[in-house]
Amino acid sequence: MSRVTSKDVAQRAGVSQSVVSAILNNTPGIRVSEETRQSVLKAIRDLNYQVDIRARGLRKGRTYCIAAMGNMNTPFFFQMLQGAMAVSLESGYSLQLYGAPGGEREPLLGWFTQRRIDGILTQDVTSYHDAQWLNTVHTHKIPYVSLEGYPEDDRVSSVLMDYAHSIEMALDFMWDRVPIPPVYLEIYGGREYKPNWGDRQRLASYKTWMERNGLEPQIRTRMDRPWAEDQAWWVEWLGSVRTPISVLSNWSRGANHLYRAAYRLGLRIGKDIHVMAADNTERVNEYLVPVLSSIEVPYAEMGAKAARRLIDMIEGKKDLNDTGKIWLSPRLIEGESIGRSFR
Amino acid sequence: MSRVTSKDVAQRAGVSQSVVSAILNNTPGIRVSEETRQSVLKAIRDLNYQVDIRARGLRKGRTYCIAAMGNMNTPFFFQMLQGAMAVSLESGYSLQLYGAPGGEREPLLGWFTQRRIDGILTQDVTSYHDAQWLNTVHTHKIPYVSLEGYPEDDRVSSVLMDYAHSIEMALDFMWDRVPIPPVYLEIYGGREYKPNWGDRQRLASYKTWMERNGLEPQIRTRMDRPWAEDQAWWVEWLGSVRTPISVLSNWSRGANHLYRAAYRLGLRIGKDIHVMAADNTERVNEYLVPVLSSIEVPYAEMGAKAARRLIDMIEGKKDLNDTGKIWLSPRLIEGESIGRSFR
DNA sequence: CTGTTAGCGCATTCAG
DNA sequence: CTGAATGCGCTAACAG
Repeated sequence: MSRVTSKDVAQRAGVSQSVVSAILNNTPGIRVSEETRQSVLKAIRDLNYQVDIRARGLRKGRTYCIAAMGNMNTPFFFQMLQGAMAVSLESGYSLQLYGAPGGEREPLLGWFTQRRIDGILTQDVTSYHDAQWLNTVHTHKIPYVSLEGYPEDDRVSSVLMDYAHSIEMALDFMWDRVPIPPVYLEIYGGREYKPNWGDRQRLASYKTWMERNGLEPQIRTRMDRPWAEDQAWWVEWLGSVRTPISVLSNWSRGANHLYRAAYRLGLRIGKDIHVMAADNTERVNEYLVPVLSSIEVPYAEMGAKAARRLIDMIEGKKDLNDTGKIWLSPRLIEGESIGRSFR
Repeated sequence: MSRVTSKDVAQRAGVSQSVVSAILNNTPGIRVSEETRQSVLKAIRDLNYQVDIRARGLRKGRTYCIAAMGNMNTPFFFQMLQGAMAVSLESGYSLQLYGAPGGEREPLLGWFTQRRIDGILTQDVTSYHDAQWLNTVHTHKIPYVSLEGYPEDDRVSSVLMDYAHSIEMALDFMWDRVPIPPVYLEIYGGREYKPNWGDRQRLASYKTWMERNGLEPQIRTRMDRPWAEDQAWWVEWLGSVRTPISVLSNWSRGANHLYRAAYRLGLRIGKDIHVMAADNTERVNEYLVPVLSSIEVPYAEMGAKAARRLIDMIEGKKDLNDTGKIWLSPRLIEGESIGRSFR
């Protein structure tokens, strides 16, 4: 491990430490003769000197480090990290991972204060809203940005996707390809049906779109269960329906179940069953046969935007209380699960 | 932000800083009266004091921080992070992410020295071997562990999977289910066929297994191309083969292509085409219809083992030059793509 | 304009 | 057994 300090550099260049520091940080209102400047730079090169960011941080009251918290079991957390990583790298920040085992916020605070992290980024579930955490953030004046959380609370900076728009995009696409009134398939997690903010946005958007096109909304709601447990229901439903049918599933898992049921029944996806997913959270759509068309939440881009905003807050370019929302648009992925027919 | 220091605690408890420090670290060979000890602990609670790990690190020459580098575009990097995160969390280390855009090692060194990171973990491709990086690691005496890299170089600690064994497991499973001599399908990346260490391990294992069972090895080798470009070849091959056929693909992508070709030809996976993948790198196998059977590389577990080893090296429990390999076994995931027939 | 000094928060000496 | 002093590497405020 390199043990070269600014003192060593100063000594070698025949100047004092402060000069080295000033040159490195090009401190405003300082003038060093070109000669000494060059000799210092040379010494730095010769000794292969690297500043110790910890020590700098200790002095400046900063860490140049942000923490990203999320659920380590969901692949979209990684997507977000991808975007956040790129931004923090180019801004000179390091990204610390914090994968809470159970998703509790409390330990994160301890982590934050002990490491003196400069700011926090969390990947939340849509409609996440924890008042206590919010309170903590405010009392500690922690620079904080949430991904997909606090959609209806303006006291938090969050990066959100326009779910309503995503549904419109999907329906427009489907309707253009297949002149069959789309059925909305809504899968939900948990024991009981408790639609969150994103769910409500999507459902409302579906209804609006259908009305605008003079069509009757058709909604099927079903709890998310493993295929093995629930296959009977799916096979029965799909077997009893008049094909061809066109389905928009709020979650790709629903579409996946349709694939399985169709396989059982000998029906063809993209011909007998036209189906589209309103997300690509599990990142498997392009591997399905045939490729599942979907609307993708741009997680990486969201992570990037969130990191950018966070760093702006940390560096004072953005006031901590100036907590607007950042909206992103969905992306349409065109597969083969929606066929083509001419009206 | 909490600005409570050990000085504040000392003041409140009516003792000096050193006592606080001693109690916190229970410094060996120190004896504090139970009374003062309790009052210090109380002061810590009252003030909600949290040690500043940076400052501690500055003093002790440690950061309590390890860096994980990998390719941010591959999902198995995330798998590895999952395991590494859990271990570092419980050991009091923080995990810094380093997603090199192009995968270059050089910037990582600068990062390492500037942040004074305690150790490095890299997710490498099988058979990765960069002599220059190795040299850097040694001259800087960096605690370092590679995942899947340097399989044949004992000067590096690496965590590896037993590929030979994985192929045996797969073939045993297939042969038990379907009495058709398995064809080995080898997909390769890059312009030309250049099998790496893992590839060679697998292929050799296939040949050995076939010979042991008195069967003739049948190998198909094909460059990895997008489906759209290469579908003609796949459809033609599968169309010309005598079904039922049993195929073991070194990479799940090959199996995925077979699914597509079968779909085109109206053949059934698990009946006309029995297929198995020797990996689950893209983590899509369970979503395919029907579920693709495979051998899974336990990336999370590997990440955990690697982090454990790294921390042992950092803390001196393991000598830096004592660089053995850590071997892990594959895991069999039983899907439906291999049917069942009785001999 | 340069060079000296103090201090960020801690752990570890060395005196008392 | 306890308290004051030193220094980790750096930057900011200060004196020359």
